[in-house]
Order: sequence, then C-alpha cells, then structure tokens
Amino acid sequence: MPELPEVHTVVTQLRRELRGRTIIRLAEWNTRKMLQPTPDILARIVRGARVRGVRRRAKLILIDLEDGAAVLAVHLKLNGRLLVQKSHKPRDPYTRAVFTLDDGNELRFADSRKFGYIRVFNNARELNAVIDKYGPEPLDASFTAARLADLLKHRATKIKPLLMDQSVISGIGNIYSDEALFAAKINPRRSAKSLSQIEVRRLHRAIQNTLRAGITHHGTSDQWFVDTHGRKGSHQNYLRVYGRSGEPCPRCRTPIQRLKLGGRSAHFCPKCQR
DNA sequence: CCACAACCCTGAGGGC
DNA sequence: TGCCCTCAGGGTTGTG
Repeated sequence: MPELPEVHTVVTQLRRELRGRTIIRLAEWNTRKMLQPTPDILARIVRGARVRGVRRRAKLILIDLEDGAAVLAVHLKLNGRLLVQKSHKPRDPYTRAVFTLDDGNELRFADSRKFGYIRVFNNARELNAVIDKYGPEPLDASFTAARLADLLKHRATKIKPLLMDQSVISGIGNIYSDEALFAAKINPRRSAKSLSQIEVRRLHRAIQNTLRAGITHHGTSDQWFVDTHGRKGSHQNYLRVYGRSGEPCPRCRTPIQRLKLGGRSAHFCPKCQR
C-alpha cells in the first residue's frame, strides 16, 4: 500500500524516465472510473504532449505536461503500479492503461482492484483546489515539532487515525503510522491532545526518521508494491510492529497486539507504547 | 468535532 | 484439492 516513501520512490524514477518524453497515445482496458474525467478526454489531452516533470504531493504522483498547464494526477491507492517498460516486454496481468512513449517504452498503469485512478487537471487552479486540502508535507523543513504540536492540540481524536488523516498531515498511511508510534513509544489509542511536549517532539522525530528509512529502502513491498522497473523495496525487512501481531516486541519481548482503530488495523506493543 | 459504517474491488487466507 | 466465506485497505461520503 503505497504511502509517502513508496510514492517518492516511484516519482524519483519516473522523473528520470519520463522527463522530455512525448506521449504518443493512450490505450485502456476495463478501467471503470479509473480514468477521469473520462478516458476519451484523458486520451485527447495526453496525445502528443511532452512531459515537463514529475513530482509528488501527499500520495499523489503529479505528471506535468508541456503545451498548456495540464497535469496528470495518479493515485496508486492499495495495489496500483506504474511501470516503465519496453513495449515488447510482457505486461503486468492487471494492466489497465498504457501510455506509448516516443522512446520505445510504455508507461503502464496496473491495478488489480481498480481503486487507483489517473485524473487530468486542465490547469494549476483546478489542481490546487485538490492539493491545497492536504496537510503539510512531513519531510518539509517547515514541518517542525512546533507545527506538529499545533496540529495535535485541541484534537480529541486518537493519534493513529489522526496521523493517517491526509488533511492533517500528508503521506502517512497504516504502515508508517504504526512504525512511527512504536518508535515514539506512544500508544495508538491516545488522544492527540493528551500528548506531552516531550512526546510530540519524540513523535515528530519518529515520523521523519520512519519515512526517511522507508525512502532509503525504496519502500515497503508488503505484497503488491513494486517500483517502475517492477522491483520490490526492502523496508518490509525493517518493520518492527506492522503486520507482526503475536510476535515479540523487538524492545521488550511483549507480544505485539493488533486492534481496530478508525476502520484500520493498528499494531503496537502494549507495554512500551504508553 | 468525533466515531463508525458503507462503498469501491478482488486477492489472499482460513475453515471445512 | 477445492469450494466458500470473510477480510483488508485509502479515501470519500453519509449517518448518528
């Protein structure tokens, strides 16, 4: 499930592979509502368009096109994959859309569950209306411990669902919220406003360290995630609580617990996360 | 403001 | 071995 580190990994590679390339055409199969506003409109806009650059905002991959200010926003959701491969290479079985490029490669969008989407924005104003709703980027210099404290104060919500709320902080999902809370020794059920100044500072550090580690390892390939070359990341080998319910806590050997919070599973050590 | 459920969809994993 | 059932999961939307 791509979160900030996984999206970062894909964006870094896409930038190298797509910048300056021209999209020849778009083909699509069984995309339901994945191509927005419609497959035809999307196809018309990308045809003959050159890629100016690729960037990330929250968990969105943004592909800027030249000639006009159109932007493609790709959300991978749970199982989405963006692959850049030679046209003759076999396709991922769940390929839904293929952008033919001018260098013999194809940009392929695969998604077994069809939760992901590609949405075209005609200009910056349209795009900003969407991305301005996202909370701050946790790895930006402006994301200080004081900023985090501001976001948490007066909030009665449990800290774990709050960390995953994209309108509060962007890019954190189930895996990295569990890992950050473990590193900060904070129980996922704590209310946000109950955190002490020391705990907020610890959490701030833990969020940044956890995300940076994920980036260093090219993401967590729990089951589906691969980069644009189809390669897995390695951060799944460094997870300390996520997906480890019943296993001993790496700090105190107490069995890791799992519970439901905000409709998602939370993994934590009941002894050292207070 | 907060919690919870449904929805979108389908692979994975457990039970039998 | 294989069928059936349930669940997970990001984000959005609706309800209490």
